Amino acid sequence: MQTSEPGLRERKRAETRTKLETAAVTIVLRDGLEHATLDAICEGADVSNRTFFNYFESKEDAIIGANYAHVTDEAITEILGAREGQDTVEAVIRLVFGVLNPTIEGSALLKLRMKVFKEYPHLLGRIASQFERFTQQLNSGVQAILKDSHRYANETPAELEISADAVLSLCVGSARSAVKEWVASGSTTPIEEVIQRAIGLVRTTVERLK
Amino acid sequence: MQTSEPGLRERKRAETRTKLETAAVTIVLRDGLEHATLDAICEGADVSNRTFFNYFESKEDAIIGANYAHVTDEAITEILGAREGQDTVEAVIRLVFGVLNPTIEGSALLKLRMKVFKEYPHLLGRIASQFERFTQQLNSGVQAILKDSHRYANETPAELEISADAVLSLCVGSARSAVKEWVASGSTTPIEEVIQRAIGLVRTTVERLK
DNA sequence: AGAAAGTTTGCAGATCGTGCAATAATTTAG
DNA sequence: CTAAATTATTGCACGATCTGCAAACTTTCT
Repeated sequence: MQTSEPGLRERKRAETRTKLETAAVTIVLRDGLEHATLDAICEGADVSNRTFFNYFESKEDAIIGANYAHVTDEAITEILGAREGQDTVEAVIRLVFGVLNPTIEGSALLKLRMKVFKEYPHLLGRIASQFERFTQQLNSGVQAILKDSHRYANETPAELEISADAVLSLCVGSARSAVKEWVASGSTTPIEEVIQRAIGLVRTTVERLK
Repeated sequence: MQTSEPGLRERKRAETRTKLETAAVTIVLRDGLEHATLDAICEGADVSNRTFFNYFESKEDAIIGANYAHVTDEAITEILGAREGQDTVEAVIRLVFGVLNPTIEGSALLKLRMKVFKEYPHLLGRIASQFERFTQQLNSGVQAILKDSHRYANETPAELEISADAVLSLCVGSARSAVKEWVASGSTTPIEEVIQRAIGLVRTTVERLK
């Protein structure tokens, strides 16, 4: 029946999650990545070691704020549904940012996390590899987008999957670059500008390689 | 003084490496990926647990046959030097396969390893994330290639790095797709065809997104 | 209030990976 | 050929991540 009440249980859960992410990021910034052990994070969040894994699949997930719960089939369907006026490139980029957003936008955590990315750039790469977990879902989404284009009309299902893969890797790479730039410049501009930058990157790449 | 003699020491080293890779792949195929523990692999190769890490940085490296020793600045320079007549796309793809080749070509191991990839497709994804380790070197290589094109002539160094990143991710993604296809079809055709397929993939992607 | 459902926690244990120092094998020099 | 130098192997101790399980606890529902 989908009430609007969050309920005590859910509120506590969200709070614990935030406490864990905050502790993780804080410790990384204060003591360095190598000192951000599981024990340290859990102690900082005042939560048992075991509980941590009720919230995250790995230590790194807490640091980079990976939130797979947000990437549902419904969420993807919604993004796919709201693309009147978008061409292929824009639609795919917005799909990609649909996965990325929970990590790069948010509360006070955002600024801290961006400092972490600035200090440990390889973690940005880890975000990209998060996409491997949703490869199948994202690929399907891209396929749906490509089907709107007459240029992909004659492809077999197998070809379409491959094509979607290629398009997706270009867009994920460009998105990562755009986010990297954004982080380097202090992550002050609104996210929409990052999205536009990513779209622009894809376009110039396509333009120049042609 | 660069003699052609391999020497007993080097021969033994190569042999041990092969034994480890063979054991890893064999056990995965025989018992399943989850049973291919470090202990099992080392026992299969008749080598101490500790010695394993004189050869590989991680367990997975042995399974997928990651060989970073082959990716040297000299090797990259050589690839970059031998590209008369190649356009941007072909040059970058060949650069990418320069990193990939040690994993997908080789001895009797190849067939076994391809069976592994067929059975555990996510490991193919892990290959792609190998590229993160060489991001800097590969990015520089791609920059060198892009500089040959007048279309990238007016970019600042920072822009060039970003552009190289975008091109690289498209090419890595296409290469992975081509290899995936190749694995799925039994990996019988020569590698040069896989390379051509990857080049073709990049070209049609660029063509269609324009 | 009491039953049902979900959450936290401790504990035991598998597994990966590293540093160190001793031992053994190979290569090199005298 | 022998002794010294270089390099490889090994065992051991250790820290760290992550999982399964069952008991205790909290929130929710009736």
